[in-house]
Amino acid sequence: MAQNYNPQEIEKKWQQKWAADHIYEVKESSKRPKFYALTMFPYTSGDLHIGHWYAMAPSDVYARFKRMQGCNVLHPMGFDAFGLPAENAAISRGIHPYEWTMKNIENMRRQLRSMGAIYDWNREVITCLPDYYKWTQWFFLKLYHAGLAYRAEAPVNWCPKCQTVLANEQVVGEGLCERCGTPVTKKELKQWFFRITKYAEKLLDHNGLDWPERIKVMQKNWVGKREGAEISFWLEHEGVEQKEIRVFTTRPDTIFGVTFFLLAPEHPLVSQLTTPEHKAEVDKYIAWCRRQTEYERVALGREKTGVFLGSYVVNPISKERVPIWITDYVLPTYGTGAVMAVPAHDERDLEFARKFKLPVRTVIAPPGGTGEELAEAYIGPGAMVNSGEFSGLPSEQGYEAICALLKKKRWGKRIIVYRLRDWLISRQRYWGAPIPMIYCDKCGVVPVPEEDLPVLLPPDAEFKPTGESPLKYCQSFVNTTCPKCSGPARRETDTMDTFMCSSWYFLRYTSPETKNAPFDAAKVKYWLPVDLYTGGAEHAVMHLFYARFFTKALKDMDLVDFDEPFTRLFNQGTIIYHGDKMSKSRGNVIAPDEYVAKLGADAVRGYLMFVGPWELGGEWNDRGIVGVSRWLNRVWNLVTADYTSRVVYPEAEKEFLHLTHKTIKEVTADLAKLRFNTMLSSLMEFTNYLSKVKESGVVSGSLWGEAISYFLLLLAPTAPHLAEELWSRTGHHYSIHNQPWPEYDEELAKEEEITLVIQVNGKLRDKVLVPASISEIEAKELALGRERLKAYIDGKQVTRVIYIPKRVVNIVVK
RNA sequence: GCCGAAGUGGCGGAAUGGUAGACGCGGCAGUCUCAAAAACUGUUGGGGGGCAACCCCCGUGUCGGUUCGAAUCCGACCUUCGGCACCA
Repeated sequence: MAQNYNPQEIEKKWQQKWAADHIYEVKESSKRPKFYALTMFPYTSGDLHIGHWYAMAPSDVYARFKRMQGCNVLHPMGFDAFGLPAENAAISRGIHPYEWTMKNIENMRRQLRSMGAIYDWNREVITCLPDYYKWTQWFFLKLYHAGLAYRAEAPVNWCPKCQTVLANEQVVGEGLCERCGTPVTKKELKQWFFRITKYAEKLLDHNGLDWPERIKVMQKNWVGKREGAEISFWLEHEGVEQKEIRVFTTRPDTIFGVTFFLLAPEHPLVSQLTTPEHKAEVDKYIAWCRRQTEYERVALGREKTGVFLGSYVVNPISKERVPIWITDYVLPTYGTGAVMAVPAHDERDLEFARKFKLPVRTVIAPPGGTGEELAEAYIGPGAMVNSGEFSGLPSEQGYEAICALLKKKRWGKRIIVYRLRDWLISRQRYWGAPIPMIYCDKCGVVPVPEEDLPVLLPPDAEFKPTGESPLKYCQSFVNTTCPKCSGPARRETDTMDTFMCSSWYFLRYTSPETKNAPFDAAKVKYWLPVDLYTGGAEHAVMHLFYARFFTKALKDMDLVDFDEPFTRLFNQGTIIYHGDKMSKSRGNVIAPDEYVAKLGADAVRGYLMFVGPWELGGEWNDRGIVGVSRWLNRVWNLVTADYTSRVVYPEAEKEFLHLTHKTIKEVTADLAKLRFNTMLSSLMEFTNYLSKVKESGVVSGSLWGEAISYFLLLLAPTAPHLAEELWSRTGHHYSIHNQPWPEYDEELAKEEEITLVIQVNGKLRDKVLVPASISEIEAKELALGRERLKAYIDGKQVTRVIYIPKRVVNIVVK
């Protein structure tokens, strides 16, 4: 044994050599099939913790596996660098967000290099640099010109004491400002939106996508498609210009059960519909609602509140006159902000009716019941009752009949509504890409011409919280000239949501050097869509949804030729520490660095894969990490020490070959399924077996050498440094990472002998080693003839004998 | 509340209708050593029996069901984690 395993030394050595030789540089070659393996890029919060490595190391292993399997693999890395934490760090430490971010990136890059991944650093993407955000702005303009961007008033979280806009995550507890504890209110601001709702139907379609079912379900719920009818109720209140008010309902068949009518407190007709004698009470209620934080308002299980406006609407079908109330459980943003209340068949409406002593009328009888005296709201289908000419119809037919009547009389129509709202991208923040828009008193809203991009973020802005967009106070930024009339004009001072930056970064990786376009179209055509995208499930609806929207919009603009960015999605589990997800903001991070320094990157990579199934994650502990480290040590000793063949047995060689090929088969299958933990078990088992063979010397030296080569190839994705070192020490040509993945021989991998389990009434009573080719008849005969079974069978009647090929004979006795 | 995932030795986990506990950690015993560490070897779910090779019983959150056979499938419940949440 020439030398002990010294991971620090060999890891550094090979990382330097790989970098110097550019072995992981990726070219668009046409000979090998392309494979785009993408890991969600990290946010530049400081340094990488174990949670990051958990996301990145196994995906690197997979990318390396595909590379050895003959694919031209793109496995890039970059940084999501704009966002609130940089600004917060800047405020609390007096350091510029740019400096803070770039320093973090430097550190993270160093940590990533120490992992020994195949990232091609020539393709690195950093979203906060002008050569990147120039194109983020360019996409904004594209969407604007395509009619997908518009400006509208929208509420923001507002702290009246700090005089500042707060992000949702800065609102803590029961709607309090995280800085000063003041209750947060809402403030209306004119902001930019993307018309993502235009794509609602397309975004519901996940056809052809190999994604986890639960992520698809989450996205479907996010879109929240509901079919129903829009119905106009008649207004007969004096002084109201509008003669109708529209509601959305999913249950037009319950229309005869409407006993009152509800509006959101924010509904535009509320003040007109309030009679003078109710005005004081209504105003008081609306003021109270406004004081309610979003948090309180949506909290479930709270008592229903509301007030009567003093006016009425008429049900167009039953012609019944019902009172109008306002309540905070009707949301202004969903449907029409108005609800026809059917207390007998809606739980919330029933609660409201009971609280305010409003009538309840059953109009759908549950199967087998009369429908009278319901203890709780009945929301299922049934026979219509108390419903005029429709009584007696099954509710499904009633639904159709009422819709037909509404259409005929023009009192309403079938519609589809979505829960999905347009994507608000304005942020009243400094550390983001400026929205490339100009406001001119003469010409109005004018987009920045493409040739004037990027709109640079001024380095000298006062980015501390001032009450509005920090850029507003930067005169050199705000004051500009109108691109149309050249007169004085003002720039938009809001910046873009960082989800905008991450909605197209996977395109930039293909060609980050491109100067005159966001990407090289030919290279995008070659690499996209992403073949495997891995990351945390917390991005199920926001990032993944926005990136899909972006891609579909780009397709419609003929900028790309595909409409789904990520063909296969895999979510690794979350690393928990002290009962919480590991994250910088929660202050419970464990750095990989000290483990790397002590045991080497290969051991840390291996351990993260070994702790359990990748999709499960789990509580972090380092109890088992020495196990992986010891195993790598054993591998080192096994391979570096000389092998001496003593007495060669053909039977032993046969078994040796069989186990070698069986291992190749298992490791290959596990990797393909991203089952890293069991892959490592197979490798460890094989190592244990090799140790035994080595001691006995029962196989020839050439066979031994061949098996060691195979083993090192199988080890290469997991422990790239160790495998490279041992590859070189066993006299092979550099580099192991350019070798093809080993193929197994199906015949050799096959089991020749199997353990046949013999059961009596399902209980294990005997085992016997038999040839794998045993027939059913032979197996049954063998089982029945076993001496050991006599005690269980004799004197009893055998009623059945069940044979499961290659596994079990079960003798059923009475 | 709804949706989804999970619950197996002292611990991480393996087995997805057919030998429960692979692999690893930890423990115990041993080898080496003046000693310790490291390394290596053996052993390790619980209970009972046998001088012994071994043998028997129990055991996968709880209760029930389906099946020749259930950790695995079905039903109810409990617990933990993730997501959504008054959506008319």
